[in-house]
Amino acid sequence: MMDGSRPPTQSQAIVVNPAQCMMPPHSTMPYPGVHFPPHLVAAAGLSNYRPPPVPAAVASASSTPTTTTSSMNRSQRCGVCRGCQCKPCGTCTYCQDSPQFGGPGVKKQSCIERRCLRVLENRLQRDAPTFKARVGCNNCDDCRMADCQICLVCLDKRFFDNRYMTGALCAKKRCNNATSLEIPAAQNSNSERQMLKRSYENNSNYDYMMAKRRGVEGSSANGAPTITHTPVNVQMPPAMPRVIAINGTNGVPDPSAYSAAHLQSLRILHQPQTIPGAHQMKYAQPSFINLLMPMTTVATITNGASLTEQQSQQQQSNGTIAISQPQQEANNTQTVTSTSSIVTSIPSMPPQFVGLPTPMPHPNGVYTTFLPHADMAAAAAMSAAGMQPHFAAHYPPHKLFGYPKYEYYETDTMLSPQDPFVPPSYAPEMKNAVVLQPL
DNA sequence: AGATCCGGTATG
DNA sequence: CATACCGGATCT
Repeated sequence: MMDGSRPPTQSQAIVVNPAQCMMPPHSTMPYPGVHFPPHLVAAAGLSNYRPPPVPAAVASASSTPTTTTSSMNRSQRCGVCRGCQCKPCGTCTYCQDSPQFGGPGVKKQSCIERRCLRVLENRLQRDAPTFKARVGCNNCDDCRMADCQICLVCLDKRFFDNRYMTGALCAKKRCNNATSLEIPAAQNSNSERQMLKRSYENNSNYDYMMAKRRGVEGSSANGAPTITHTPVNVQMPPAMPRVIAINGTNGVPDPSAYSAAHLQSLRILHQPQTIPGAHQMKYAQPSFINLLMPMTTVATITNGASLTEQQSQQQQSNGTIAISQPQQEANNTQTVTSTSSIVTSIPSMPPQFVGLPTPMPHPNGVYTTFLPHADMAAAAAMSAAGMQPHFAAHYPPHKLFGYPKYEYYETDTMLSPQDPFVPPSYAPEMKNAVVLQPL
């Protein structure tokens, strides 16, 4: 069973509460039948771990996509996404079915919290072309409703920037005036090769990263990486800073909004050298993004984030945060010993803001509408109505401060007193709520 | 042999 | 159309 510990790596030793879904929390196989990529295994000190075969989709990327094998249709878990790294919730219908939790094992599906994003992406690639996508009228009540966040369209929107179903209406909406939407094959990029090419251009896609790890032999004429099975030394991308918004409601920096526990979790998360693959967490857990604040001040939190009053003042005065050595926190099973407590401040940057109010679900059932940055009139109206205005932030595509754009913005409030990376359904208020539907 | 769970099919 | 079921691939 899980012992909650991992071997120390390099300069740091981390003990993570296994109940907080972050890393595969043990020393042999985290979950039987679940497989982790070599870089994760190496980092966790699992030297006797034998990796699974090359995922068919990646392995076949350099060959013609028409090749058919029995394993090609089967999606392999990536092992690094949040879903793969979550433990079974034990409460969903599939957990209850599983013999692991005393069930009969007839449904034979994975926990709803453990859905692999890579498998989801495979499914999108495969199903989007035949999906009965619709475009809403944008005028009816249904269209004005918040997206369900659980249908294929919403999942595409949440995790893949609408890449596969651009323009499609949330499948749960029953707009009477909706028109069918033809999704061109090119847009869906159901060719793995094209996927890889685009990933190569963006330098941020999981498939590309995994392909690169497996060995890239130059590029083909069209720019797509050529994948081979010969291991070569590949220069890994630099550790990505975790960029968080530290602004208060009116753009005033408000680090006190972060509780110690929150910072603790940030500290755990921001260790790409300890958690290889963490930089691939472009798949935000939208449930944790209930607010996107104007990010006129942005800072990276490095190891051992912990704000003091003095740092808070410093940060408010010049837009940077000084971060001290972590302090041991009572009543917390996480401990961090870090040799690094450096502040890396990123210069303030005028953010760009999108104009589309995008409702996002709040785990408590409260929906938040994001206002365009400049729409202060709307914000004032909301304030007058006793509502809290929120603003949506948007960055230039693909790059943020020279780094690939990653979409794990932080919020200025915690949704739950627990570690924010505990799956939403673990939160007390979500006890009886369904967070993700079976795909 | 046993466990996990994807993906196709049956069912209501 | 959503859900349940289950064959079988892929692992230990």
